[in-house]
Amino acid sequence: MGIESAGTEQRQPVMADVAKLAGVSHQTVSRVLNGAPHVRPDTRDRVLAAIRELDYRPNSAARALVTRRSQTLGVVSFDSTLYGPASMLDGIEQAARSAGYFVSVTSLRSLDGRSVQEAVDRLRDQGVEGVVVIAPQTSAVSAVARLSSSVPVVAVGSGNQTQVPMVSVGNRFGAGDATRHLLDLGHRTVHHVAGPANWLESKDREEGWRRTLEAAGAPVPEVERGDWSARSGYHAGLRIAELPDVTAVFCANDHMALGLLRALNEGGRSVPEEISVVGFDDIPEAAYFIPPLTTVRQDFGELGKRALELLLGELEGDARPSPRHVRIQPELVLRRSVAPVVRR
Amino acid sequence: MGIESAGTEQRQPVMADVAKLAGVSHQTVSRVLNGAPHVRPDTRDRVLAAIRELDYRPNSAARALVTRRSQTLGVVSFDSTLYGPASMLDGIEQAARSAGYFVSVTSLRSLDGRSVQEAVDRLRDQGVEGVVVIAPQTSAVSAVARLSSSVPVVAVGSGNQTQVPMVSVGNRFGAGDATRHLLDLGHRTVHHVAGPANWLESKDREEGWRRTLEAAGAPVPEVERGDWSARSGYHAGLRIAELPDVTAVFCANDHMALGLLRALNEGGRSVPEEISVVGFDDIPEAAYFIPPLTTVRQDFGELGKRALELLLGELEGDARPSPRHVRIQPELVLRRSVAPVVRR
DNA sequence: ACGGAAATTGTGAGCGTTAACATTCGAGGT
DNA sequence: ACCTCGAATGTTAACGCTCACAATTTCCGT
Repeated sequence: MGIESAGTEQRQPVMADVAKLAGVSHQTVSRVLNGAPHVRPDTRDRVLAAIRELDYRPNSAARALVTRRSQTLGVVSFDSTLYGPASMLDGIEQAARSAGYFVSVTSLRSLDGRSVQEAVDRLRDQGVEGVVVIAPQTSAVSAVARLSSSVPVVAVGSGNQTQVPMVSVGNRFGAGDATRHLLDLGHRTVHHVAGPANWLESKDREEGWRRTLEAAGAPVPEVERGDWSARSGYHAGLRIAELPDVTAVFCANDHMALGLLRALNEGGRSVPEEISVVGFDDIPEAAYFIPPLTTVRQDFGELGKRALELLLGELEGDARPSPRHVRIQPELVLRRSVAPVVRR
Repeated sequence: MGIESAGTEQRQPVMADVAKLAGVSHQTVSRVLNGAPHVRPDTRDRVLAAIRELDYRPNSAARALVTRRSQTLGVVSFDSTLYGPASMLDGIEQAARSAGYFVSVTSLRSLDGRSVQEAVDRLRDQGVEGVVVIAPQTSAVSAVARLSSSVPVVAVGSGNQTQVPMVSVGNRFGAGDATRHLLDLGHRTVHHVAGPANWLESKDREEGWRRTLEAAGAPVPEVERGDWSARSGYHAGLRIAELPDVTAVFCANDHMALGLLRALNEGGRSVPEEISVVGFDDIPEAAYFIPPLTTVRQDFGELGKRALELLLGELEGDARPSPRHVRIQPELVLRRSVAPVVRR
């Protein structure tokens, strides 16, 4: 009560109302709204004034109906609670907004083919002009690949699918870099705490690690597998702390590295003096772990932005030559969790 | 090439096409689509078959135009890269989806009045039926309060605004709880690392802390102020580590607590033996800090969900009696970063 | 002052749905 | 067999906008 609109509950003004007030045709109103040429300045001003006076807002549904463009893009993401997806989503949204698009989000709990298909269908039924799928899991990527959709879809992930335009991170490269750095410091080999087996990120990082060890002729220890969470890293760490000859561990992400550090700390294994640890992602907190974590930085925001640019290319570019695959290379960030091995 | 649709680039089928194929009027198609009564079962089946055969999809813009409902809700959030906003967003999206709504997101960089107003306007111009504003800053809340908007808006934050329906967390309560717990353990007083001054969360947590100290007759030390980041917590920690008589610190969030722990560790002050530390939020990683962090848990996902329910109430409930303010109480989670003080 | 092109404005027809009302069909009662 | 009434279906008119084209003006050069 009080502020509530009091009886003046007229219907929203429409273009015709503006036209009448400005003394022009509705088409002229449409013209000034869309910045069409051939409108005399004073006419334009009159229309603009009428618009302001009535506080007129164009009806987007009507516009979408006739133009067949919704100004909306869809994003299907997986657990956008995680830092990576959340940041990508953020990057996508920023880029979309500055390109004049709205973003409609669907965050999946499970990333099997059916869910992805369903989500994309739902989005397309709503009328989105294109979709970005944040598809980190193997199943999702193949689902996207065989997506029978009439709207353009791009994926952001790490695979090598060529069916679908995609932006990906050089996970193998980054993991190799990290591993090599540890070997160069004199470590005989490097242990690995991997992510879930069905994530492409996991697979690629593990492969980068493995190949680097093999190339260096280093033994390849058994992999510990986590689920990205600090909790799983902790449990992996408990197991690793049991092994007597570990001097270096590469974790597939920073959160697991956090758990690992905790487990090593509890096990009385000092980092980096006894054991060096490297993570992946460079989340903002990584620099404040105990000790500060050496990790492989990837810029999720940039990733999202690039994905959106790719989608816009598909969308607006009638010309085909827009690149179908963008790759972003991560970068090793050195901090105190890594040290040269001391030969005993 | 290959999978691409080959020449069969007919226009999308519309309701009339389905009607013709099924041998009924378009209105009957509309009826089965909307589950209207008085459709003979075999007619319905025929229509359904036609729909399937043509792979017909209703045009949402046309529907929105005539029904004046877009099935879409808007969310304006602040830096959805942070754990809190991201989780709320996630909760909102889940709840919205299961209620049959789409979610259109706008993530702001700055939360001044103008930005919020702009974001809400943009969303409403797009035709959203309601908006959730994740408005943690003072400026945002007042902006929301004086939002001249024709769409229902609910806020999720921590203020006591009554203008706008809102769901909030008992920040004062949680902070008080944490502080009292420390006092009960024998600490003479509790230091505080606060969040940014213009955030309501900061204000409320600080106030909860201060009042509890005052009520206990404990001295109120000067506040250290951070910006929620681990980095700022670290710097606050460096300063605190200088103070000789600190035995307990309450951080306004877990990330700053992480930085604080690092600084104390570097300064050779052991936690919890010399100094007890409590955080706020209970992010998933908090249990894996060194040492595991005692903190005040708030369920962001639930928060988002409740906000959405509130919005739906505003939206669909023609009855006014839907509550205008939902409050969620956080809960103290005890972990090893806290210990009784040892009298010297 | 006149023809014609360019600039400016208006008119009418959809876009694909749903809402409102009209029509037809079929069964039961007398 | 006739009338009534509800069930089932069809018809027509919006919804608010843009597009295509028509109509009107204006501005030049000659």
